[in-house]
Amino acid sequence: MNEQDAGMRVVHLLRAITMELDRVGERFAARHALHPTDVRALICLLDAVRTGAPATPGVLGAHLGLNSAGTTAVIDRLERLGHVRRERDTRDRRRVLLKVDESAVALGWSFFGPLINEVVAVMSRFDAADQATVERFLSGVHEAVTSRE
Amino acid sequence: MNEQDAGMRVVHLLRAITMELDRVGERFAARHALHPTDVRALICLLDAVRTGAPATPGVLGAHLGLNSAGTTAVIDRLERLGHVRRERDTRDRRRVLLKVDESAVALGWSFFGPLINEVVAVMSRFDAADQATVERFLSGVHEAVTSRE
DNA sequence: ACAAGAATCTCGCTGAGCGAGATATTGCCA
DNA sequence: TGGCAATATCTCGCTCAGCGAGATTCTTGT
Repeated sequence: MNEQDAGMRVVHLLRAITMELDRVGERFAARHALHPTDVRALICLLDAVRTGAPATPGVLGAHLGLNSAGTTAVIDRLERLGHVRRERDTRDRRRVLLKVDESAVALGWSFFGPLINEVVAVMSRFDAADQATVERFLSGVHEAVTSRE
Repeated sequence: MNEQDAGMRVVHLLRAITMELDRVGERFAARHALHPTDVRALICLLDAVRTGAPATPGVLGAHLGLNSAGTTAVIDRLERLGHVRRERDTRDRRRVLLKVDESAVALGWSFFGPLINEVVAVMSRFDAADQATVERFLSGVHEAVTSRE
């Protein structure tokens, strides 16, 4: 049980959690007549709302790894469902600003709420110092994985 | 900074890591002329090899959430690339056993190797007790997320 | 034997996402 | 100021992953 083994086991755990969260997202998508990509788009848009960053098709498409045609299609679907609406930017009239509807925020919470509750429940089994350890570890993994080519 | 907040931050970290690992998988897929689904299939097949469980189209399709037609298509693609081959089960001749080729195992390692290294590197910044804490936490999350409807 | 059921495959179709190019707008620079 | 390259978004036509329905092959209980 050396540290190499622990790394291995943790990788497998992270992978298993990742796959399971993907499945949760897919089930959520199916239950709300959304595609997995639409869920990812919704999450991205809600992040933009949280951080106050302006959401545009260009930013969204870059985040999702779609080209402009695919991005237009995603936004069309979300707009048809009433989750976002397009508004021309008055400053730069080439750009379109994506306004997120209240229904999308509610939808987001119905997705994340239960997950947050479960993770809070698991966290509550640890004392403050261990919670901090977990957070530092996940931050480290996040940075490591984000800064890959 | 109460425990609710910590849970929230950890959920966001897990989500961010999940999304980033998805992107890693997608980049890996693109670089090897695979579809994201094919990568998931490959991982599932390698798991079967590791655990010694027999891999069949039925099991694979169930894991991937595909119907039988889609499953056949995935296996066709992997077989065309030489990563698996079909073999009739001699015991139950309705079944097909999926034999994983050496090239697929190598491919799997080229995917997981770097990830394992990075996680091991992050883990090495923690002492044994904290590593155990991380592992316990991830196990808890895994269980919680797995046992959802 | 034969019917019911199980595992896999075939066929035709829908639709997500791509490449290429059209359109509208801005900003740089002579 | 006028023209041109760059930027943001959208349209069109196509490919192919995955679906539903049903065909095929084999097993098992009676």
